[in-house]
Amino acid sequence: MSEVESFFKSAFSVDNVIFGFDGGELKVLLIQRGAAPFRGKWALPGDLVYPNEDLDTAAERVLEQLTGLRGVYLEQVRTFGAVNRHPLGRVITVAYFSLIKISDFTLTPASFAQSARWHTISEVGELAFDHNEILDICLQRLQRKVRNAPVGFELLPEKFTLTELQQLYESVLNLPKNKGLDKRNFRKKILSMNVLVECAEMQEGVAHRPAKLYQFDRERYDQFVAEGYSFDI
Amino acid sequence: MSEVESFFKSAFSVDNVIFGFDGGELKVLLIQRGAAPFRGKWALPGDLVYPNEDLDTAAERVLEQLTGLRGVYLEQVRTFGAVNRHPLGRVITVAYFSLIKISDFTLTPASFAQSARWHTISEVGELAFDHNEILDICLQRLQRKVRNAPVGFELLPEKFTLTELQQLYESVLNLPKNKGLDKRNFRKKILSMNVLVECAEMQEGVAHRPAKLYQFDRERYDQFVAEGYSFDI
DNA sequence: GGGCTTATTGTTGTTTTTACACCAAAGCCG
DNA sequence: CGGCTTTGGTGTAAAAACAACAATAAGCCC
Repeated sequence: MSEVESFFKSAFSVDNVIFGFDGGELKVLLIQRGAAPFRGKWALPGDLVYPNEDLDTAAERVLEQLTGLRGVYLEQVRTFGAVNRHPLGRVITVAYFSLIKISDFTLTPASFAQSARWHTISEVGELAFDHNEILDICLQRLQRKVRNAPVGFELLPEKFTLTELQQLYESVLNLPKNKGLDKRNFRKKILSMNVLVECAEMQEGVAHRPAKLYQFDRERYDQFVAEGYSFDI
Repeated sequence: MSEVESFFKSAFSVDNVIFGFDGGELKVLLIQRGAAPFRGKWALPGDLVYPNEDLDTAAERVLEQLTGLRGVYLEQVRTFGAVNRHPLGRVITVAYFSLIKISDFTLTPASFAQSARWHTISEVGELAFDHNEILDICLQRLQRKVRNAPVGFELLPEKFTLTELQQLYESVLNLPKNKGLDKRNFRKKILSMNVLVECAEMQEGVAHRPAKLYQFDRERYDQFVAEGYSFDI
């Protein structure tokens, strides 16, 4: 144990809260620990930061190893450094959250090896380390962020319906379905921002009137930002 | 140098952006470095985190050593960990900002030894390390925070006038004086929140009509928060 | 008392937000 | 094919919030 202790005398890691959206529900990707400590417990994916690696790079690496995805939305949230947060020594961890289009997700060998699985937020049980706290803080951050930056789109497919977008907001903000946000007002508001463009295509394969598909227009958004506009829902 | 290098092989520090408000201006407390690297340059006060010390505790310690103050507003902002941000090795630093009532500030031996001095934000020159970036990010955070949480009061004396409060907002948000915020509307808004109580006393020693003094009522604010209210200016 | 300086207060027009209900379009099923 | 079911799509009116704006009050100083 003393060898382990000395290895861990002073280390830093990153932990990544990977959010996805599927079936109208916000999800988080967890792994099941295969080694002590907390063997068998669910945990946030994370790793020690390499000596020559920037923090953001480490977070991207953790994400890519697990999902195969690069260039997705990633944001540093907070650093957790309580003296005893890691049972084997002093490890401070920098928490990130990332937003992925869950449809792009496929099991990588690493995710298979680590028994990665999506968990609905409300069904997350007791996690390893202080990961419940980290998840909580990251969720709060997402809830704030989704309201004043156009990051919600990162969780949806390229083309989406307004109903899907509304469900996303209701799910992330934990509002009662079709009760928290008024459908007409939501659509008015989001469309009045002029950052969505209507696609030519329609929704297909649904047993009811098909919805129009929309896309987020980042260029136009960037231009509005440059003109002083700020996204706000 | 290799000894220094090995000492610094993997270390973490805290840096503290200490904000104050005086003479209608937002200020930041900087120290002048007495040792290499960046000897003679102005820098944010900071220190390595002790092995048995929580991050917040380290930030509080840095603050107390410099100002003698305890229990002031302190918030973690972000961690900076670029591989080459420190010329002597890998040091990742957790940035905090704190808000102090500048009138409470007195030079401690440590602050004297480190030539601590208040700098008006706009007059801050080139700082050591990546401290300009850190200051910038912390200022942005303060600008956001001051608008949706009652933290502005932390920078003012216990009792203050509404004009002082307005000047604080204009200064923090970098708005043109008496141009950015309409006096009547500002007063209406802040008073309608019902978190300020009028003191019996009035301003004294001014060569004009004395203003009423107000105090922030934290209890009432906490109660409103519990009822779902959210501060917003 | 007159002049100087900052404090204090209300109204109106405009914009934004909220609340609310019905018809449309597709698949399904008989 | 016709009706049923399901979700998509839309407008208006009342209320609230916001923005613009200026005249009087209270103290010091001389």
